Formats: sequence, structure tokens, C-alpha cells
Amino acid sequence: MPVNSIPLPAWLERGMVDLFPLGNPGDADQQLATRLDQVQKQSRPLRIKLGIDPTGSDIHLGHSILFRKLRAFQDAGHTAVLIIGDFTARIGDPTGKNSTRVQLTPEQVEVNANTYLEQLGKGQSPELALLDFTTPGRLEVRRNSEWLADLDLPQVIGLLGTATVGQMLAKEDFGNRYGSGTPIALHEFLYPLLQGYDSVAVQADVELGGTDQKFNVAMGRDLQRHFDQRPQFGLLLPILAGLDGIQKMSKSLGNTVGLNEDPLSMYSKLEKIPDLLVNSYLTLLTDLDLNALPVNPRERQKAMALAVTASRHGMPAAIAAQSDAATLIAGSQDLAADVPEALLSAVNFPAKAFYLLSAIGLCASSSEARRQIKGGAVRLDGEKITDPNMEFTKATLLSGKVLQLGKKTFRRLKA
RNA sequence: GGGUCGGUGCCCGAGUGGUUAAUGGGGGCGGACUGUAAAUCCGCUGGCUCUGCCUACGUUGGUUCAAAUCCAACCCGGCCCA
Repeated sequence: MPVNSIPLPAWLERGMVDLFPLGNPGDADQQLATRLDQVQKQSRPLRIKLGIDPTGSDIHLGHSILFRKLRAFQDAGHTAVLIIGDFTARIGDPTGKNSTRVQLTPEQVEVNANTYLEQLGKGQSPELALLDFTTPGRLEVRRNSEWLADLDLPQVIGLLGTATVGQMLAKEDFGNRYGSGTPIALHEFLYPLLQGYDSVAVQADVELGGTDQKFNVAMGRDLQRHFDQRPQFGLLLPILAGLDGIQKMSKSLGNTVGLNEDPLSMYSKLEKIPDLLVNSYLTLLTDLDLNALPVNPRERQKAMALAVTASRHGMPAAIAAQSDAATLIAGSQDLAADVPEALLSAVNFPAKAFYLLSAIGLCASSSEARRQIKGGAVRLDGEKITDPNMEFTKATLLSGKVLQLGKKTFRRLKA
């Protein structure tokens, strides 16, 4: 760090793992802190780019750490430029993939994009919304088809000419795939270039990304330089580990907490993440002061689960979820208000126990239901069911009772 | 285009004519223990309102009493050559 450097604000530094270029003492312009300071004085906001890939439909906590940082920039007076990669989604980001992605249709992409915006808080109350949609000048939502769809072949060739095969293969994912003989389709090389070109198109001053995006963000800088723009800063945040504590949070790995999840399931999941993750979740998903929290791991974890749930659903709902979670674990399901209901209208009576489980969706298949029952995992109003063929003659006999799978999955049956 | 190797269940990976729904590992789920954690131990892990039936080893067709295993064509991929 240069002696005369201005420190970065705490809101910006929290959770940050990489910032480039770091700048050198003689080149004030190359330091983000200096830029922020200048900008403050001239009241000209920076343009903060964040690209999202509308390939799925659910936003989870892993995504939200980037949005939280983007929101922090908004709150500091800067302009969030949210780029929906509707065009690049048709290629699919090869990052972290060990195989070629399935290409999406424009229709799928559009549906996903709209779902994303809703989850980010479009039309919601500003306190619970992830991004500031209401203050004028704080948010720009763009689709990269705006500029990418009209590139002609000479322009594309021009873009391709800015990078070499060696550079592409230096990217870890491509390198691994190439090394292990896994196919790489040529169009995948276009992805980093196109998403880098996004930075040129929106004249980004800063790009946010996960650490796995370093290559892409750096590509944006190269292209901006190529197009005679001042290269953006890259600000990288960690990849949030998923509930398993090992792999990154990702829908396809089934280790996510979705932003759309109800308070109880959100709280319950967070309350049981591996200990090692608790501090990173606190840092990345809350604004809490880590030094002010309980040292006891259990209490600390509860505080984290409560805060994260509250950030999405509000404190009252989070507190209710915490108390329901405790009640459920204690085994007295009847007291909990928020046990999800399961409608018995989908069940044909008379119904055997295993069929009931699969018919209301508590088990994925009736074979699985049989196994779970045999494994002693199923209870009805707290009483263990041991015979998969136990028969229930009509719905009214079951209505109001709580069916339980394992320790943490409950359904209140309703006729 | 030529040569060659390969495509097995969520993933990896055995199996090269017959108790094979298919060894093993990973992951996942469940049980015990616990802090609804970690570690450890145990069980389960294709589907079906299931004492039975159905579908599965890239695709299609063939040989056979019998095929993931043999044959043919095709599709897809790796590597080498052009």
C-alpha cells in the first residue's frame, strides 16, 4: 500500500478478496479510493457493472453477496448498471463448467430475466429489496442483446483478434478441460470477449464479480483499453460456500438457500450450516459486527441465521421462524404455526402410507417412500410409522395431522 | 476425410454371453450420537398404490433359450494423421 493512499471505505472493503489494479503511488488515477474521493467531490457517480446470467430462475444467497455490494455502491450514491446477459446466456458462461453448456432459447432467457428482477426487489418495499429500484439515477438495467445482437462479422472478428488461444487456455476452466480432453466448443471462447465488451458498451468504472470471474473482468479491462476507454476496476468477492460447506452454493448442487424461500426453511437451513461457514456468512450476508457477536458457536450461528432471514423477510418474520424452528426440533409440531400444508386432494383414498408420502410430494417416489418408512424416518403426529402398507381409509382421518420425514421436514395434512 | 480408443445408474468407475437392477468409491437420504454442527458408526440409494410387474448400460436393428457383454449401421466425444 502506498503511503499517501486514501483508505477504502469499510462498506466497500467488507468481504472483498481482490481489487485490481491496486495502483501505484505515482498514478493516483489507478486507485479506486482516489477515484471514489474525486467522484464524491464532483458529485459524478461511478458506474458499477454487474452482469447476471439469466440461465436459472432462482436467486440464492450465493448470488446475493454481489447484489449486496452493488447495493452498497448505490447507497453511496453511485449508479448500478445491472446487465442481464440475455445474449451471452445463449452461449453459457463456461466458467466453472467441465462441459459445454446447453444453450437456452431467447424465450427461456426472457422469463428468467423477469423472475430475477422480481427477486431483486422490483416493486417491493425498499427496505427488503436487494437493490434500490426507486431512487432516481441509482439503477440502470440493461440487456446485452442491445449491443451484442447487432455486432456484424467484421466486428466479431475484431473482438476475436484481441485475444489469443494461449490466453484462453490460460483460463483455468478452459485449461482443465483442454488438458483432460473434455470438449470445448469454439463459441465458448466468445463468452469472455462478449461479456468483456459489455464493459465497453456501458462504460463501466468498476465491475463486480466473484473470484471465478477474474478472467472475464480482466478481459473487460483489456477491451476497454482496446476501445480507448479508461479501464474499469475489478472488485472481486468470494464465492459463497453452499450448505454442504465444501462446494460453492449452486442450484445444480442442491446446496442453496433461495431468496424466495419462506422464513422457516431459510432459517432452518442457515441454522445448521457447518461451523466453518458461519463467519463467512456473517461477513458476506450481514452487516453485523463480528466482534459484537456471541463466541459460542451455536449462539453465533443462530444470530447469523436470524440476521440473514431478517434481511429478506423482516425481523418479525425472522423471530417467528426462529421460534418455530426451535419448537419443531423439540418435537411438538402442533405448536408451530408455519408448518407448510399439504393438500390431500391429490391423494386417492384408501391410501397406503408409502403412497401418501409420494402423493403429497414429501418423497420423490413411492419406492423412496417405502424405503424411508422402513428406515424409520416417517412419523405421523410424532408417532413412528413402521409399515409402508399401513392403510388410511379417508382424508378426514388425516386432516390436521402433521406428517414428518426425518428430523426437519414437516407437512400439515389438509383435506 | 483416415486411423485408433471410448460412450454404464446423480457423478466417477468395475463388469466383456446366464442368480446382473448391474462390484466399488463419491455424493445424497435416513438412523444412532450431538449443538438440527463436525467427526464416527449403521442402513438405504431405478420406477410402479409392490407378495408381483415395468424400464434400464449412446441410438436402432440383428445373432442367441439367454446380451451391458457378440454382430451391423448410425450418433456423439478424445487422441494421432491429413
